[in-house]
Amino acid sequence: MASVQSRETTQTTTPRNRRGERARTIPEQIADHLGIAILNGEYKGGERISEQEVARLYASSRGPVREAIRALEKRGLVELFPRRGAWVVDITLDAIADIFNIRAVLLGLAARNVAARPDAPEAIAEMLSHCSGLRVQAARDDVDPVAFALAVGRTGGIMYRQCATPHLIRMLRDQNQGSLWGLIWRERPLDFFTAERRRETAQDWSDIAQAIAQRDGARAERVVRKALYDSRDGAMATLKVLRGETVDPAKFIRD
Amino acid sequence: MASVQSRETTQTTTPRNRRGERARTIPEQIADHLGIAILNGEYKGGERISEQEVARLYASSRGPVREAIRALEKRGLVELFPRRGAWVVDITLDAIADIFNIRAVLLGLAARNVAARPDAPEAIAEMLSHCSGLRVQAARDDVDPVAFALAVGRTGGIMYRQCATPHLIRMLRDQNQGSLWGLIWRERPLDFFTAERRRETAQDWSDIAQAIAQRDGARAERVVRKALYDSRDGAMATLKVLRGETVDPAKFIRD
DNA sequence: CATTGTAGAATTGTCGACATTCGACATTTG
DNA sequence: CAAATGTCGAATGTCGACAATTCTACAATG
Repeated sequence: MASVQSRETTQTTTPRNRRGERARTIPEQIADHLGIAILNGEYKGGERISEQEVARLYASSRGPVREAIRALEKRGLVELFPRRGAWVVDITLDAIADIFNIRAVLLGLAARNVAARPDAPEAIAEMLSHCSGLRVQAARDDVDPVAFALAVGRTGGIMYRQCATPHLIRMLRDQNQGSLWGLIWRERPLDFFTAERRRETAQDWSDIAQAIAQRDGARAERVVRKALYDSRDGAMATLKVLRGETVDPAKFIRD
Repeated sequence: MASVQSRETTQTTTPRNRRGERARTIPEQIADHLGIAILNGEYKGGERISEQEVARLYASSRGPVREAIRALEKRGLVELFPRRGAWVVDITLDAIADIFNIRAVLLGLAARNVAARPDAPEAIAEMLSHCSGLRVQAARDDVDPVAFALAVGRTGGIMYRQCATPHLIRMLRDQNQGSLWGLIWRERPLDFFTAERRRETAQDWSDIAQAIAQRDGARAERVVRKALYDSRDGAMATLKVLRGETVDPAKFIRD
């Protein structure tokens, strides 16, 4: 189990991590694998994570595991107490709703920043093309929700990578890979099950692209938020059925 | 130099880290000290940080230093490249403006969440009382900008600690201590130099508290953003004089 | 002259061992 | 009997050493 590429499997073809392209380090692999395990519920909320046990599990030592656990804390999946260890946070429906709300305001700010930049014509062109692709996908009735979610994510990525605010880009990118948001969005979509929702979302993103093209930052932000809030509500409805929990109505922010 | 409490200075009075209160670990101390050094410009942007050198400097070993450097990456002060090391990011005026903008949307979301919670009467009372204190301070003409900034920060803290979204609270708290925002706000205020700005800010926060008391989340968010944008512009004006740089006009988002 | 290839040096990644701390349980004391 | 104290086991924190990679300089070649 736990197929992390160990040290001694030194292949003749080196992993080709050329300048700039981040190599896939062992702590990263452990963090990803452990993170998905947490998100899959293999570790219950409140459970303690032992460094030694994880090290044994991945045939590694405690050093890389420590680093991986620190990374999971950064992603918000475990809580760390000095000299006491790491505990798995429990993923409530409220927390998931919060993630959507946070994503909404951050992505909204990114949209605003892109709209305020006069020097991003090729990004706008790329967005518009992606959005028409999105609409084409949405027009069909037999689209895989996972694939559609990925396409939507890519569209957002094209946008926020152009916002010229490194901090914000980093936050959004970190959220994408490995955190709660990443799982919700990529590995287990909770929305886009109906053709109507897919059409609606495709239309939203087209509106966003258009608003950016017209330099209307306020409108772009508004539509981004609306799109995310809609997805949040779709996800909440799904989860409510799946898990039978109730959600704090205060989380359902609008406009 | 670098007065980090080393391991061998085992005092007879143990640091009394009782249950829940986080102890001050050595990596944390190193990260804080190094972070402030970076923010003070003792490390130039683009400069490489050597683990061994830092370990020597703090009379520690490379393990804790590695952890400290990872923490600095989380705070956005260094950039990490696997197997290549850590580089200091350069702190441009654009980046500082970005931090204000990000803070504005996150704090705005927190305000909204507080306003949406019906069960926070004592927090609202505390906020209102703090805000009247703020107005009293602002009424005087000889207030220390640093003290005023701290008071404003406390008011915001009272608010967002009540927003009942752990992820958001964590993000805002982390930002407060040690990151770029923390320094800007606490150690080297860049706004609140004029009595007018202080009065304006005190009024803004009173408005925010009132909007929350009236459950008007949208208005609370609007005023939070306005307050932060005003501070951003004040800070930018100060920094433009101090450093003689220009700022990307696209950063000056409004409303 | 520019480019490529190759050593050597420096740095990061990993590992096992030891020191220290925390929590649980047993014991003692009022 | 309750509360405080002492002891013990297990986990985290720290350290030094080794392995692997990357960087730098320099030489060889077209």
